[in-house]
Amino acid sequence: MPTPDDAPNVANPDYWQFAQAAATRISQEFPECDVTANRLFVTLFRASSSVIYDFESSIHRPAGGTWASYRMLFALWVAGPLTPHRAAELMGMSRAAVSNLAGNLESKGLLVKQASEEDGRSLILHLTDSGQTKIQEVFARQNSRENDWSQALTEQERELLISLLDKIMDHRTAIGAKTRK
Amino acid sequence: MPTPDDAPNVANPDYWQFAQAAATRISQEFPECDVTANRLFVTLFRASSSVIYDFESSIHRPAGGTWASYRMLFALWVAGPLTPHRAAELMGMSRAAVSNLAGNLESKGLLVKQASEEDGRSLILHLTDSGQTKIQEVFARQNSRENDWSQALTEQERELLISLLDKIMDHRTAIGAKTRK
DNA sequence: TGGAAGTAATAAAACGTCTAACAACCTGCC
DNA sequence: GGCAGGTTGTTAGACGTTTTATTACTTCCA
Repeated sequence: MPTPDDAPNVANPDYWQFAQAAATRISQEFPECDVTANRLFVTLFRASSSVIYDFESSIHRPAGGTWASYRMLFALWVAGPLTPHRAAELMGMSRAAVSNLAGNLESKGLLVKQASEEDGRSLILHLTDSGQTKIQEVFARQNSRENDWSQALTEQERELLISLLDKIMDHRTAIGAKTRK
Repeated sequence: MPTPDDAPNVANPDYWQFAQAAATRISQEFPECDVTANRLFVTLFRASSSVIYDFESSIHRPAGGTWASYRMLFALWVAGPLTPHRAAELMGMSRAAVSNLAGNLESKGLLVKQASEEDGRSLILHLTDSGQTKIQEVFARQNSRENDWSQALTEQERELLISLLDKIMDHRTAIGAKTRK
């Protein structure tokens, strides 16, 4: 007898039902575990990666870029020229990742590395004119897609979601969460 | 004159303040854009990657695994033996990624690939005893860390956050979001 | 019965990320 | 001045992911 369409079939869940199915399954096997916490973070990761996947595949890949390259150009656009070190801090990635990414964007002519005059070890990453144009074009499309997604929520719910996520992040230091660097 | 400690310095934000700084900056340059939507998704991605980074670096790498390997073992533990195709669906990754990941886990003796009897093209992925033991150990630590993070919110807020994320995901089809496969 | 079309897993190439180790450079202290 | 120890960007090696192509098998239909 088939499961009705509106009742998630826990025995055979689809991608999004998986978080709920996992909660059901682990609470049977591991009664003392924190089922809500598990479901919360499974849901957070899946929401985040689903949205990123949509952005990357519908906007950035067709424009010849990637999610990572968008993030780098966006950071430089918003914050102005940055050292690789500072860019890594702002984007939450390792200096090695920035070095790699900056190399790729440089080879596409979207940014240039300029030697620092103050510190012989350091560089400054600048958007080129082409990079500037590119990020403005791509951001317009990205933001329009962000708007599409955000229609799922009321204005009040959007603010609420942001504040809940902020609240989790404010808790980072209290639990000694590992961070890059 | 220095910025007081409790006032985010928008000109020189840290990682977490970046979302707010970006919102301020783009609304100057791009007045017609949807600032809240941008801040919402920047915040979502950063919260998600910060938490994953903590999980991976404090739990999974020290245990000799990765975030991806945890996800695969968890899926097999929760759902039982799966074809690679079905595993890809449940984990939201491509079949190629599953093939690669399963190869690595097989070489560590955590799972085995068994030929399907019904379909000569297909396989079935099974946890080994060693894989079963491993996921139970690692899940206990993962869930404990999930609990630490979730202390940032009240029980009511946790349910609220889950339901807001669910609401966004329910909106996927309405906006024709790209999904894997 | 055969052939066309579809599906399963894998391989290849490109990219992104991490950690660890490196060379170049800076700073501070003797 | 000169050396110790820290910082900066980079490289190497490992892993994960994506898209595209390939090979093997299945299904369907004439």
